[in-house]
This record gives sequence, structure tokens and C-alpha cells, in this order.
Amino acid sequence: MEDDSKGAVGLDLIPQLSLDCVIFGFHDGLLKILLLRWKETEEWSLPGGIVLQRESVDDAANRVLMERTGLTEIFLKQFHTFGDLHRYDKKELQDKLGHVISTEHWYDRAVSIGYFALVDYAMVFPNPDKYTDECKWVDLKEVPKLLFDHNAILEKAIQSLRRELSFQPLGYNLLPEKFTMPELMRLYEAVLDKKIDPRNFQKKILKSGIVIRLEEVKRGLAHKSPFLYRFDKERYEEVLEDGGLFFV
Amino acid sequence: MEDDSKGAVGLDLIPQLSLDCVIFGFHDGLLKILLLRWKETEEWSLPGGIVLQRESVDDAANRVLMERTGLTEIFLKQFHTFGDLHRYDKKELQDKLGHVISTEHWYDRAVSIGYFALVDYAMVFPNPDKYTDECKWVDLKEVPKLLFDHNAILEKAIQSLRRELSFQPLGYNLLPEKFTMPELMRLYEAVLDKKIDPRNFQKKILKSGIVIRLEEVKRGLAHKSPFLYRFDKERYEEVLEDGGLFFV
DNA sequence: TCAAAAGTGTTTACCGTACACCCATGG
DNA sequence: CCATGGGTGTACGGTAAACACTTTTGA
Repeated sequence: MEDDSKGAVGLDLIPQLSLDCVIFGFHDGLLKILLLRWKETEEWSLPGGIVLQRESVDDAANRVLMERTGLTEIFLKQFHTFGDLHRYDKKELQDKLGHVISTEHWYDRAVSIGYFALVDYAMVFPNPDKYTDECKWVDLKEVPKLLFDHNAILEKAIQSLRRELSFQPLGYNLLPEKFTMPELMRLYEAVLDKKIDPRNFQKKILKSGIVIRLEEVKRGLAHKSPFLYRFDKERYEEVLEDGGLFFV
Repeated sequence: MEDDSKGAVGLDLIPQLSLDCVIFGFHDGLLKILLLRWKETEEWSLPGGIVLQRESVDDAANRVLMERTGLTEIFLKQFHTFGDLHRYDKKELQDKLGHVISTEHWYDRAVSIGYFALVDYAMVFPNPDKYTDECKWVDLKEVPKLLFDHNAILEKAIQSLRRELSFQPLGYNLLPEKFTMPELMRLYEAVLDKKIDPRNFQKKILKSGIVIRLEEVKRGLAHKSPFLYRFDKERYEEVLEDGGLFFV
């Protein structure tokens, strides 16, 4: 995402610098990300924004997250900075987005800092910005061609997420407070994109001690009612300290 | 590192953006990094530079590396972008570096992209830049207080290096073409900052197949002559593909 | 009563770790 | 001949992986 204040005197933003956010959620056993559809088009992109002169880059990312999801205190992690010369083509943008922003308001090139966020799907109220008509969850497997280099940014975000999963029990950020073991397992399956054996999975998670089984089951399903669990936050942080929970 | 072209029209660099490099080398069993001493001072910093309008950020990092070490085709990896508001204090810089660059040439704030590089110590010819008198290797354990937020950048670089070591057999980039098993082991010990059992280490490395024992030993030492090894590049890339070599 | 998904234990193979002595070399 | 550091094997324990049937529930 870029901005339209190019060349202004007394700029209140850092020129040629932007940030893009890959916001992950988990619903119905599927990993999803938040995408924006640009006004009166079928063109999609990741949510992004600029960095103000008087805010840190992390604060800027939190601001964008807040604007798109309504959430504060989100798990947010910088994963890479994209600095190639030809991250977008001004001609193409003029054709596709010219009616929203004139091409004159785009820099010849910009550097973008990539963040990924993990949020509880159910808590999010997707909210478009002034350039876009729609902000919605899209299945990771059904992401269309995106504007700019956003497909490449997404790819790198997924790689970082997978690697992170080897160190952190990510469910803490992506699941509601109470969840079932199969839900947690399907989350791992979705992130790693492979099948996991339920017996081995349960053994590993329980042994780590990061979850506590509640005296409660999830009812209303046309099969055996699964137990509910919650994370043991202290134990969870402890496990993080000693180098994490490995899933490869 | 920042630059002095602030506010110029037709800027040929990206304003408020810089990059800093942590250049790791290995010698005498110790990890070292390249530091610069500013002209007529005892103030030290990491090598850094700006990003030109017509070069990618990766190219800019390679340029800086080339200028400081004389090396091309270096192992170079972006590890984090530093975007806090108060990464440096202009007053302090005026006091310390005012005779080299006037404070007016510093932005109020800048964002810096951090890279770390792994180089063969013996191949490097350290070379100061126009602001500095000296460029030299310093033991990681003896790094002084650095200018800007460079101590924090270094700390993060080491963390990234350690994590990277869990995925990549880093010796390929830090050691000469022929090396002994104890040299490789001491490299791991230096990076991880802990003792390793030589029998287990050898077993693990040999089993992975990433090194090949040569029909040669290293002579001239007052003890049993150690075998020389070289990396098996193909096998090494294969190991990377399947998720790497774990050292924790 | 049926379909759908949850819950659960055992065995095996491999890998990581702990551990100590002899050997070759140059001085 | 001595000091230094290099080279090597085995035994144990723990963890990961493979593997299938029974149970519960709502429809």
C-alpha cells in the first residue's frame, strides 16, 4: 500500500515506505486471510498502510490492524521487508485503480515492511478503508491474483508462519478461549498443510502441558461430543522459554 | 547509518531509510564481527549505508558488503527492520560526530533494515568508509558500546543467526573450503555459546552427509593431525530442502 | 439404526545423549 | 618423552511414528 502525499512539504509520513499485513484467521477447519477489494473493481490486495513520522513502525502496523479488524492487542510479527525495484507497475495501476487514486500519487518505487497477524476469527469485524469497497475473509486456498507483489508477500508470510509454528503453540492466538482437540489439530493441519495422526497429536499436546481439559464438552454435533480445552498461559510461556514445541 | 542528502531535490536515495550489516567471521575459534571506528573518535558502529532509488534493498546490502570487505557473492540475509522512533539521539550525535557530519544532515528519525552476512574471515580485507578511520574485526564477546541502536541490532542478529543455525549448516559460508571437524565444531560452539560433545557432533555431521572427508590431514600442529573435510554442496542443498539440520 | 467424528494404547525404530581412553604429532 | 588435542564406540532412554477399533451423538 502506498500513499498520495508524494512530494508534499512537511510530510507527515515517511515517504516511499509502507507496510502490508497478512492477517490470519481460522474458521471451519480452514486458514483464512483478510483481503480488501478496491472501489468499483474486482482487484484485491492485502491490507496495508503508511508509517507516520511520529509513530514507530510497529505502532503503524497495530494501527492498520485496528482499523481493519477492530482488534487491539493482536499477535503481530514482522517477517520481512520487501525492497525490490519493480514491486508494482505504475501503468498497470493507472489502468486498474486510476479512478480511485491518480498514478501521480504513486512513488516510482516503495519499500514495504511485511507483518503477519494471528487473530480470533470470531472477534473480527472486517472494515474496508477509503480506497476499498469490501474487506473480507478469504480461504488461503482460494486467494486470487493480488495487486502489487502481494501474492509473493503472502507466500513469504505463510513460510514464516510455518517456521514460527515450530517454536510457538500458535493456537493461543488463532482459537477462541475454549476449543476442542480436533479444532487445535485441524489448525496445525491447515498451517502445515498435511495430515496429522490424532492419537500422536493428543499425546504430544497433553504431555507439553500447554492445555487444560475442562469439565465441559461441546454439544450440538451429530457425533460424540468433544471435550473442551483452554490454554494454560503460564505453562505455555514456560514452553516458549525452553525453545518451544516442535512440529515438523 | 544515515546519509547527508536530506531535503535535496531529485534525491537519488530513499530518504529516511538505511540498512545496517552485521558481518560475521570466524577465527581462532571465536566469532567476530566487523566494526567501524568514526573519524578521530573512539566511537564504533556497524557498517551500514543508504538505498539508492535505482537499486533493490538487497543490492544495496551487497554493495555495502562489497565496499567493506571486498567480497562479492556473500551469504547475506535480511533479519529484521528497525523502526522505533528513538533509534538515535541527534544531540548525542552532534557531540560525538559533529566534526564528521553536521547534525543538520541527519533525519529526525530513520528506519533501518538489518542484514547479517557470513564470510570467510581469511578472504576479507576490511576497508573503512569516508566517515571512518578504521574497519576491523572485533570478538563478539568484546564488542564495545556502539552508536545508534547498534547494540540492539547486533543482539537481534545473533538471535537470528542461532535460529538459522537450526536450519542451515552455516559452516559452508563461514569456513574455508577445507576445514577440520574440530574447526566446524568450534564454530557451532561459538554460535550457540555452549560446549558440544565431539563424538556426538561428528556422528551427526557425518550421518547427514553434508561433508566429505578428504585424503588429507592438516599438518604442522603439535598433536595428532586432524583430517580435512569439504562440504558436499549438492547434499548440503538437499538437506536444506528437507527442513534442515537441527541443532538446539 | 445409522452416519459422522471423537476418543483412546501399544509396539517399534530411531535418534540424542552420556561417557573415557588411546593415538599421533611437534617440540 | 611429553604435552596437546584428535579420533573413536557403546549402551541407555526417550521420543516420534505407525497403526484400528469402540463410543457417543443427533438426525
